[in-house]
Amino acid sequence: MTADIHVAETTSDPVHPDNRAEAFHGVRAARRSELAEDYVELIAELIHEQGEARPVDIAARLGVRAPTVTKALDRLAREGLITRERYRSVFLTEEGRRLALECRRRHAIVLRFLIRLGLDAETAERDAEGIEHHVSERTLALFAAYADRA
Amino acid sequence: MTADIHVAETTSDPVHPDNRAEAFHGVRAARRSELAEDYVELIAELIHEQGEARPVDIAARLGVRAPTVTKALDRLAREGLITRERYRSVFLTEEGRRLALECRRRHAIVLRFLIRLGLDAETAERDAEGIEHHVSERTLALFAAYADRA
DNA sequence: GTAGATTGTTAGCCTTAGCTAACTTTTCCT
DNA sequence: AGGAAAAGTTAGCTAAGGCTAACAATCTAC
Repeated sequence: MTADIHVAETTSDPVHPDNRAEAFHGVRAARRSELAEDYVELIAELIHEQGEARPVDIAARLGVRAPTVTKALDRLAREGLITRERYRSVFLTEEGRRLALECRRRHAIVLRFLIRLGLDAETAERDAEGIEHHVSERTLALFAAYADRA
Repeated sequence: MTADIHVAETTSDPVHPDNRAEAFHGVRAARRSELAEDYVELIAELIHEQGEARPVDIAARLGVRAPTVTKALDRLAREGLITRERYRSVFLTEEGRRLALECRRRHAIVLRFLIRLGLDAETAERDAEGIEHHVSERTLALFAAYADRA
């Protein structure tokens, strides 16, 4: 990266050739992990609130059907984020717990920031849900700083 | 954080039943249209910069392979956002143009906002790419206001 | 004007994420 | 304890978004 900045913008060049592609690559990567993050964060929340995370509750909160959850949980287990036994509720692995915490932190910062900025709570919640997966650590720091210094 | 502490912990309620589900629903909807928006925005850009939008350039900028672009363009055409003839470059429909403009506007606002907040240009570009699809009109207005009043 | 390079498409594969229908297991209630 | 309800799983469908390999069309340069 940084390489192609001064690559002769002569005329009808491919302009910034992979500069941009890189950004999209990053966004696509983020998109892939979003769902996993949503699940892990929600599972942590359910465990905290109700003592356990049952697929039926996950489905209800996410607004999807049970089989969708089963499949997603299989994937999370494969990826080492959760452990589970058939017909039982779900637990986070060490790594899952770590990820959940990180997500929760990001979510909280974005939410607090949006509210500080003047957004109503409900819209802030909805937007935070979407935004939290796409803010870099650097941006997050600025958000936190803004919210704190208000 | 702080939120679920005093939220009517009556007993074993389904707690906030679809309140949350709604947010996820919105996010999933946004996720579905993201790719289409990326394409349309990019196509408009290419047409503006180079006079035409060729699949090969789209692929390069997005960092994907040619057949991926062909398929995506088929979908966009089906959805009425672009028109195309085989082996020719791509044009936006009226609706496509409208969408592209809206995306461009959102992108610009988010980008300007992030930079005003103190983010470096490169990170701002990357983050804006991800964030722009998830900000409500209301948040956008606040972003714009902040950037303007600086 | 034709040969080779470039560009575009098709076919076919994989994975993810959603769904319904049908089945199994667990839980709950009498 | 036994049967109905609830929860979970499996099978099998759809569609999107990636890919490679192979083929077709277009463009370019001689």
